[in-house]
Amino acid sequence: MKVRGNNNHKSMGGQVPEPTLRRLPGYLSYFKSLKINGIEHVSSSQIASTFNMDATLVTKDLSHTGIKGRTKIGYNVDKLIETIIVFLDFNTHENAFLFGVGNLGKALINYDGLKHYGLKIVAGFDVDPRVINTSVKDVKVYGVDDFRDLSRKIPARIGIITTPDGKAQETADYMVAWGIKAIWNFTPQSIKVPDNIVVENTSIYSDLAVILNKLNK
Amino acid sequence: MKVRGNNNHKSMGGQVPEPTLRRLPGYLSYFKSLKINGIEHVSSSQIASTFNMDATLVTKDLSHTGIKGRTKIGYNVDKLIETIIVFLDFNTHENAFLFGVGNLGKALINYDGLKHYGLKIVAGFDVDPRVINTSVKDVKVYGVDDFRDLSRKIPARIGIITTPDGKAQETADYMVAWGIKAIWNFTPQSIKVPDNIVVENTSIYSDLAVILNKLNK
DNA sequence: CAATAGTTGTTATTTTATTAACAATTCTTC
DNA sequence: GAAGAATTGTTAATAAAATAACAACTATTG
Repeated sequence: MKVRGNNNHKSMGGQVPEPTLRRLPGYLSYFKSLKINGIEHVSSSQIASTFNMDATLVTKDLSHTGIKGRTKIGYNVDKLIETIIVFLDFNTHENAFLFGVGNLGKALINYDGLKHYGLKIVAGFDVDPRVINTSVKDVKVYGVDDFRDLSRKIPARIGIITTPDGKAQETADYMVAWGIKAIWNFTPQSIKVPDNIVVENTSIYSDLAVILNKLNK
Repeated sequence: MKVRGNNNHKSMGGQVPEPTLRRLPGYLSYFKSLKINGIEHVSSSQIASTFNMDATLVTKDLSHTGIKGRTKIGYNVDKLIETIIVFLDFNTHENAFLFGVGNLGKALINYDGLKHYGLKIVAGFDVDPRVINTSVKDVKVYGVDDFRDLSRKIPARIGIITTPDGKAQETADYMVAWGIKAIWNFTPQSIKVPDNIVVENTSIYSDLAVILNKLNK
């Protein structure tokens, strides 16, 4: 007999597959649009057809979050939204520092979305005197040296790297020394950090490679 | 006996696994930095340690591009760079239209990198009269209606969606009607298009979900 | 010039992710 | 209220990707 246990907390053993984690935000966006349109229930086959995937996979993905559907009815949209938001920690406000306030950095700061997805960029850092002491939206930009004081006022566990290529490793080293626990690296450069630091590389070049490959096939 | 054949063209049967495609741009960036530092050869184990992965996987990834290494020496850095660029079609200039000239759209247009990775954004489109007829860098922004004339002057196969959420499907429909063959969707919304159209979704929320999950584990 | 160690590249194994099959449930219709 | 159809959710099978094992090769060293 298998123990199901309560699955309100993902701290329990059961690892969630990364592909599942990656799909959940897409589902969430879809469920929100359903809610706006006044739709109260949705079935796995509907979801699957929207995302061009297998219905069983949807079912499995959703089961990881602990949500229960009803036979012949499907899943409750409100419940889906609430459950996924909590499951992905999108209801928390995790502070983040952003290093490299160029075009991409500014775009991320201006990107309202992040706020509703658990991330709050609380300060920007740069080496360019022309951007230091300016503000992007309500986010102030500091020089690197101001970090010590700032980190005492506003603790942050996440660091975002949007510097030009070539400065990524240097920036990552700073961040780790500062006490940053997770690094979100938007440069194509690979960075080396201690094992206990979480690193996520977001490379639009990877996406581009996939597009060009499919297009020219 | 297995026929190896020449593998100068990926048009031949052998599908390249998507994970491999996604890793290649990262390798490329690393190889470029090696070249700058005057390093002429690199081994799969060095590469693997840089990216925190298994050396065999590196070897396999590189073998897909047709490059040959030398026992006890490794791979020639110049050759690696050249081969991967050609393999990923980063040496071509694929034209792209960008729809939704907001913060993210502007950042992408300003992002010099893309030009060196095979993609050239040739025009922006928007519905906001305040941005129509302006320029971002050397890229002009048009209203949607101007498309017909423009597409005759500058053909493009790739369409980039950086509109606000909720406009993604509508925009995708336009693009397909216009003759766009591949859509790069930066909104979290899923879009439905005919089977012959390539769609790549770039969702930073997926990356965020992975980061938060690892951080809170 | 033989032995050694570092290295590629292939084949086999294991792990992970996806798809298929099916049993259980329950709303709806006749 | 019985029959049928739609749906969940689990278990089994398949497919894909990553890792391990190993054979072949070649610079370097003694």
